[in-house]
Amino acid sequence: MMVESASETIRSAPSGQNGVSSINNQPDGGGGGGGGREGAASGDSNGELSPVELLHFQQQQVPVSVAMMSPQMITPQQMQQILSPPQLQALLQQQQAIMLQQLQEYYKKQQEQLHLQLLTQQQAGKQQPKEQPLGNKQLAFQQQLLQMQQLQQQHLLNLQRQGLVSLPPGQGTVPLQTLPQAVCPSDLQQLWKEVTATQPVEDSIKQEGLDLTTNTSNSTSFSAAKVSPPISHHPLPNGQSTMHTPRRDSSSHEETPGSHPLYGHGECKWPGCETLCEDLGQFVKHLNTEHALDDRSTAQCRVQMQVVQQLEIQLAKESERLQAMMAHLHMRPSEPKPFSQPLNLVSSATLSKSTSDTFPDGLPHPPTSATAPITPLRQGPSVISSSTLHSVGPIRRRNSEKFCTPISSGERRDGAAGLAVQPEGGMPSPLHPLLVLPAELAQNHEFYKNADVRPPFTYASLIRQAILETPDRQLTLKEIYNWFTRMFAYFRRNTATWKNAVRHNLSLHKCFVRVENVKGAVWTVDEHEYQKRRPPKMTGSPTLVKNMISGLGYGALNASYQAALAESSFPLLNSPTMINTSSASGMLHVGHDDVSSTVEQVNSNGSSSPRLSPQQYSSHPVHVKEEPAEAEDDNRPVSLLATATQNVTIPDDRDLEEELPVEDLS
DNA sequence: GCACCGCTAAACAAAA
DNA sequence: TTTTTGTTTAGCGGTG
Repeated sequence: MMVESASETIRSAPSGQNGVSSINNQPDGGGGGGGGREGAASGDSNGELSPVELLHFQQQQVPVSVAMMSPQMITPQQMQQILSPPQLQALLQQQQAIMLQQLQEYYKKQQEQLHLQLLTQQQAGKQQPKEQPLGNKQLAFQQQLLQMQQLQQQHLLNLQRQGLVSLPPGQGTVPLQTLPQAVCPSDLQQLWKEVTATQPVEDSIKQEGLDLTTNTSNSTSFSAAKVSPPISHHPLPNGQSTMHTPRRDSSSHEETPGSHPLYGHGECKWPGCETLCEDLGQFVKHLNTEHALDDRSTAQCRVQMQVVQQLEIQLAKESERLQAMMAHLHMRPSEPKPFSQPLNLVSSATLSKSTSDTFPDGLPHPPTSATAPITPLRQGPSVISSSTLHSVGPIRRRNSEKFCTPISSGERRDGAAGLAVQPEGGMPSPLHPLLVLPAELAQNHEFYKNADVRPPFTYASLIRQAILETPDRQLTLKEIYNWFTRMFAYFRRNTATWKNAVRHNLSLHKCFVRVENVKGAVWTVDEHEYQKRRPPKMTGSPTLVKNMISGLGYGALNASYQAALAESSFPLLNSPTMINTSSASGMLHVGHDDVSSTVEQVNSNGSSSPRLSPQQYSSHPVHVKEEPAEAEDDNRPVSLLATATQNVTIPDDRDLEEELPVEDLS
C-alpha cells in the first residue's frame, strides 16, 4: 500500500536531528562529534500516530483507517505532506472499497456456512434418521440465514448512510443464491460433522439464532459488530476501521479449490490438533478419522462456538461503546483544526478551566502544548482513549508543570510538554479521577512500555520511582537500568545516553544515596533530600500560587494521571513506611515531581483512605498534586483499576519483566 | 541578564 | 584488557 511504504520511508529516514526535545537537539558542539550521540539520533522520532493526531485526523475527516493502515502509523503531517488531497481522497475511496469487499466476503462466508449447514442438515436427515427431528435445526438455520441476509443489508445500509461505504447501485447485497455453490465437498463434510454433532451444538445454534434475532432488531451497532469479526481492525472513533489486516485464516481457504478451512500450512487447523498433513487428501482422511463425529469433536465444536459467541458479544459491546463515544463527541468532521489554533490561546483559555471543561465547541480538543506543537515525535499516552476524549483540558505549561506533574514537573526542560501534556489530557474530567484514571494510567503505562516515546519525567524522578518500587527500596545500577528499559520503550535504545544520564543523576543528586550492600553497591533514595530538592516555591511566590490556582484543572488531571500511572505501573504506593500522615491541608507545601507522591495520594483515596475523600480530591485537586511523596504503598491497586475500568487490560509488570529480556536490550 | 534546573556529553578513575 | 560503575565537569536550552 502506498501509505505503508510512505510510512516506512518516513520511519526509516534519518530522524536523529528531528527530535523535539531540546535534549536530543542539542548542537553537536557537545563534543565528540556525536560519537556517543546515538541517543540523539532517534530518541523521539518515531513516526507513530499520536493520540492527539489521531483525534486531529478525525476532526479533519481524514479517514483514520487510512492513517492506521501503516503498521507503525504515520503522522497527519506526514500524511498530508505525502499525499495531496486528491490522493487522500483516493485513498479513502480505496479503503471504502476494501471495507466493502471484506464485508461482503464476510457475509458471503457466513451465509455460505449457514447454507452449508442447512444443506448438510438435510442430507443428514436422510442419512441419520435416528437423529432427532431436523425441523428445529432447519428452522434455526433458515432463520439464521435470513437474519444474516437482513443483517448484511442493514449493515451495508448503515455504512452507506454513514458515508463509510459507497455502494454502486445494486451492489448492496451479496447474491446469496450463488454462495453455496462455492463450497467444496470437504466443507460440506466438515460442516456436517460440526453441525450434526449433538444436542448441545444444536442448542448453541438455536441460541445463536436467538441472538441474531434479538440483535437484528436492536441496534445497528450490533449489526456492525456482527459483521466485524473477520475483519481484523481497530475500531476507531469515527467508526472506521483499519482494513489492512487480512481476513481470518479460514476465509482465505474457502474460495480456493482443493483447500479446506481447517487445513492450512500443511497442518490440521482443528483446534488443538495441528497434525501435519502433506496434502489435502491426507488431511481429509485425517479429518475423517481423527475428527469424526464423536463426543470430543462435538465438545470442541461447542467450545469453538462459545468462543465465537463470546467474541461477538464482546465486539457488540465495544461497538456500542464506540457508537456512544462517537455520539458523545459529535465527531464533527469540519471542526477547526487544533493545529492551526493559536496555542497560547488554548493554553490560556484552558488553564483556568476546571478539569471537566471542554472546549467551547463542545469538542474535546486534543491537548496541545504551548511550548511544543504537536509533533509525531512527542506523543502522549492515553489521549486516544475514550475517556481521554472527554477531558482534554488545560494545556501544560511550564509553571503549572512545576507544580502539577508529580513525576517530572519542572524537571523536564527539554520541551517535552508535547509529550507531557498527554497525561492531563488523558484525564477524563467529568468523572472522578479515581474512577477513570486507572484506565488512563494503564493505558499510559502500556503506552510508554510500547511506544518509543520519551517519558515526560526526569531521570531523577524515574530513578526514584524505580528504587521506591522495590520492596527494600534499593536497587543496583543495573537494576535501575533494567527498570528503565522495562518500563519505557524509549529507554530500550540510546542506552549510552540515558544510562550516562542515570549515573550522572545518581551521583549528582544528594537524594540518591549509594549504599554498600552484600550484593554490592545499591542505590537508595533519601526522601528528605529529594523533597528538599524542590523548594516549596508554591507557598512563597504569588506568581506561582497564581499559576497554581489557574492550573488547578491541570493539576488535577496531572495528579490523576500520575496517580493512575503510579497505580498501574508504579506500585510503590504501598509501603506503610511511606504513608504520609499529614493531612490534606498540609499537602500544599511541596510541589513535587515524582509520580509516587501523587500516586500515593490518589491511591490512598482510592483505597478509601480517610486522608482525602474523593470530594476533597476533586474539589481540591491541587492539594493532591502537592502531596509530598512520602506515602508509599506497595500494594498494587489492581482492584481499583479493575473496578474502575472493566475493559482495560491492566498491564502487569511481572509480565513485562518476563517478556522483556532487559539485559539484552542494553 | 541571571539563577536555577535538567539533560547530554565527556573525561576520568576504580572496580569487576 | 574490557566492561561496568561512579564521579565530575562543561555546555546547552528552558524557565522564572
